Amino acid sequence: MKPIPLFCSIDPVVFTIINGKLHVLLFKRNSLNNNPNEPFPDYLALPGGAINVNIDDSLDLALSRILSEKTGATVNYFEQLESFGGFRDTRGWTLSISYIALISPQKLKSTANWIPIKEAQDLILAFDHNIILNKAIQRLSNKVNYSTLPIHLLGDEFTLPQLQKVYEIILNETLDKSSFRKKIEESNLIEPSGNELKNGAFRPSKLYKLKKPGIIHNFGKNII
Amino acid sequence: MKPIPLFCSIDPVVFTIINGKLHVLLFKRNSLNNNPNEPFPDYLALPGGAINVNIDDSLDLALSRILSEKTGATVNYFEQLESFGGFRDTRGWTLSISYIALISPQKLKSTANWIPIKEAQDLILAFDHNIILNKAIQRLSNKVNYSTLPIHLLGDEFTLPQLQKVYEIILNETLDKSSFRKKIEESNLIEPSGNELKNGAFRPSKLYKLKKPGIIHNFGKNII
DNA sequence: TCAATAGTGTCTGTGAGACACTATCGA
DNA sequence: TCGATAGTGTCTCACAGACACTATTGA
Repeated sequence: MKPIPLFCSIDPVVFTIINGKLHVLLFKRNSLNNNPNEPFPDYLALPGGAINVNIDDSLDLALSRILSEKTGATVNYFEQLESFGGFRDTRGWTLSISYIALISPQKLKSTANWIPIKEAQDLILAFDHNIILNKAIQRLSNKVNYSTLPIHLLGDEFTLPQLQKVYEIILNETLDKSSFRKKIEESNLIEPSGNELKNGAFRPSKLYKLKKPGIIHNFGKNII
Repeated sequence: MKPIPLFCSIDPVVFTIINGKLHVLLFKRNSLNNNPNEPFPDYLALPGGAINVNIDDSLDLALSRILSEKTGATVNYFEQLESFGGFRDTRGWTLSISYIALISPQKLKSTANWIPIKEAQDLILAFDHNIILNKAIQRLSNKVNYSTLPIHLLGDEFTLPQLQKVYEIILNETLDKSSFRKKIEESNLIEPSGNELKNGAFRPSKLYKLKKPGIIHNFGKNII
């Protein structure tokens, strides 16, 4: 049997934190005006794109290109989530390779396309993007519980209280300051940047930075 | 830009335990005799196959079909590993969706295509299958450390000493009997089958079975 | 000085790991 | 009875979590 070629897209789920809440990047699809066959017109969808075999040497590079075209920025961290195949829309059998990606709020030019997680989960998204979104949220929550992943939701410099807050937002649980700092310390992934952040009429907090970009550490034990 | 269709294969890395050693399933590719353009003739390769959009409704179903065609058996457990894209062989830009799969030795009709891990890692496999194999081994080792995954390398009924042995083989570390049993107990995944296994002139060991098929439990903590 | 948050020290209960013990089989 | 492995009980040390304490700022 001769193999049949397939249409394949890359569909990233991009997370950030805005106003103390986890948000996901979603773009509105075209209206029916231009093309009467447009699938899921006006629906919100993940910021995906088709692989271009002429310029994309690998899946990771395809992801970087697509995200930079859609957002004008580079994400702090990404990893492959899962691939989905089947009759996912009206155009036949297609393949989607999904990613999760984290970006710091500072890199965002506009907050227009960012939707709070809770809202996004209640929307009906294009294609099977609800399934992908839910798997992405699940992966994120899981991984936050045993790794330093949330560092990549912050900027180049960050304080430990900020980092703890991000963990608390995603895990939906308050953490003990002392234990939390011990855990982060043992990861040996960050170092003081030498700067401080003054936030008000109280002791300023030390700013830290990653020793190496793009890496994460897995704790030997879950946080909660 | 019009999307370009791609050729896509499913490439499972199937593990089993034979004679106390982890093995992986590899098939020899065709010789040049039949087709002078055959890529990687006579090389060993993962037991992959092309997706057939006419009969495969999803990637998981495609995997099941391909594995059953190659082995005549159904695996005990599988999960998606990672997708790879690029100019992976002479035939142009192709996509591979890899899986890891576990099967119990009892299900094997022949041991012909099973290669010990250590040997397989030293071979030069077809395409980029060395990369896929190494990622699969890494995922397996990682996951064994914090989950009940190894249960699926055993048959329907198994003893705790057998299970501990499998952990020790993959982790390459001896484990304390008492602690190990506490861990498995707390997973609440298995129950006595009511039978016993007599192995010699000593106390027989109780046989256990999974309460539900195909499931795994994640411990909150790494074993080693 | 106070209020507020940052950051550190201390104490205690839990529980994992080390290891000793009992159980059960065939010979 | 003995030798071998299966399975259970116990004890202890480490360490995570609770929480109290000190540090530093602006007003």
